[in-house]
Amino acid sequence: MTDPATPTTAKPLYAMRKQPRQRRAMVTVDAVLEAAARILVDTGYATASTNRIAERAGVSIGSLYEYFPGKEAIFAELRRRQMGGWYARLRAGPRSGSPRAVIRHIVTTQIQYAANNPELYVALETEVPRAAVSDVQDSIQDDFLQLSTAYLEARRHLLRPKARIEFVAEFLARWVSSTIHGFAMHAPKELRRSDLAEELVEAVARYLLKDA
Amino acid sequence: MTDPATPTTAKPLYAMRKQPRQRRAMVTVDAVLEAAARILVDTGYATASTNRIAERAGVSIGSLYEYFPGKEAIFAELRRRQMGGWYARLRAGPRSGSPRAVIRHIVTTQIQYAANNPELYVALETEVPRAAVSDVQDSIQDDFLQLSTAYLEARRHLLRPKARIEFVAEFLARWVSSTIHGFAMHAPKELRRSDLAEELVEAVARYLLKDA
DNA sequence: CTATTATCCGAGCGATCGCTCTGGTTTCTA
DNA sequence: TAGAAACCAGAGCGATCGCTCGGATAATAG
Repeated sequence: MTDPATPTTAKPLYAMRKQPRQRRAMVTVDAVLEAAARILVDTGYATASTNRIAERAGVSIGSLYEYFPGKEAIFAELRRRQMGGWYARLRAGPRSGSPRAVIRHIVTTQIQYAANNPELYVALETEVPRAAVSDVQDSIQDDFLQLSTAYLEARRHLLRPKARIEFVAEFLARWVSSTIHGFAMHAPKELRRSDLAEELVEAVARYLLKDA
Repeated sequence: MTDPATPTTAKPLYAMRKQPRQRRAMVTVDAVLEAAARILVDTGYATASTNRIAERAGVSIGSLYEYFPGKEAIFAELRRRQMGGWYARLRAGPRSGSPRAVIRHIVTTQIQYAANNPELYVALETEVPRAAVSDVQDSIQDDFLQLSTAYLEARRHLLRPKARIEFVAEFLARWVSSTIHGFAMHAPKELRRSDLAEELVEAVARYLLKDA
């Protein structure tokens, strides 16, 4: 009786079970997400059980499972919302300006995003298991890589001759986020200092561009 | 009966309970660490229960708790050994050579360290809760920061005029590791390519130094 | 050889986990 | 306004968790 198409209902996913249709349901979902975020930064991912999340959200455990198949899905959704908002703003920025302007836009957007809630930002990056979050992350990352590669290739005449575009895009994505990540972790207040942004812009520009 | 000095035996720590004295005990400890590492990369931190680790190590659960107070301590020790070896090699390198030579040493040392077992490297960085690992991490990071700041200040005449040393050291530590991290995750085989190292050296040099 | 210390074993405890299931309440639809 | 659909509640199941403890075995010291 081997199923031909093996419709073994597979196994849990990191997506939501269903979308809330009514207002109150949205409130419930939001409460769950916020409770999860707070528990995450307060006491860590390990302590964020579904029961505790539901309790802290003031929602019954049954309601939680109406919308989420498990705890990982909750954090996946949390991440999805965060990154989604950030990336939308990033893409809405300048696409044809000078390289420096584009770089500055990338840098400042991401800094704002991190400075908005540094603790949550760091916790999401360091404490939530990769698998639960990698789908969102990877797709955005790929998109950004493609975008920046195209941008750079069209402006090759502005780059320093030996720049290897194969690496450049990856470096870009990594450096900006990791630097911000580092400051968010060790010195969140620094994120507000505009000279951090400026220094970061400078660094990237010096790496990429032909002139000084 | 309030204790004056509140010697409430505090609570668990991330250190080992005791050091193995005999050979067989070292074998036991090593087996535990290796099993933990394998489970971590195979199925993730969440599945790495003490029972499973002990079973996979071919060691009884009682023996495990002779040396480790909990699962976090196991991964803390794992990290401690990894980073310790790496940082010892890093510090043993040139201290007075040209900046480029020093930069190259930093880059290649860390790349070797990551390439040695990319999966474990990434898993340790992304899946183990920060608290369990931050003590080792932070102390090494601080030491490196201090070291590189001193180095750079003594060579200020080689740096580009506007370089802000306050940021530079942090950037350095972050960039190198995050870039390697990124490649280890998405393209482990790239780590063997020497031009990755060269590009990374070039990038850092261009950011730091005065000449081209 | 004996006493002492170091090491190892594993049954099993209480607590907590993820999650389901049944049955009620509110909102929407026609 | 009645029936359907969406939503909420929470008791509690089986599984697993971290971890202890008492007692066996092996290495070391005297």
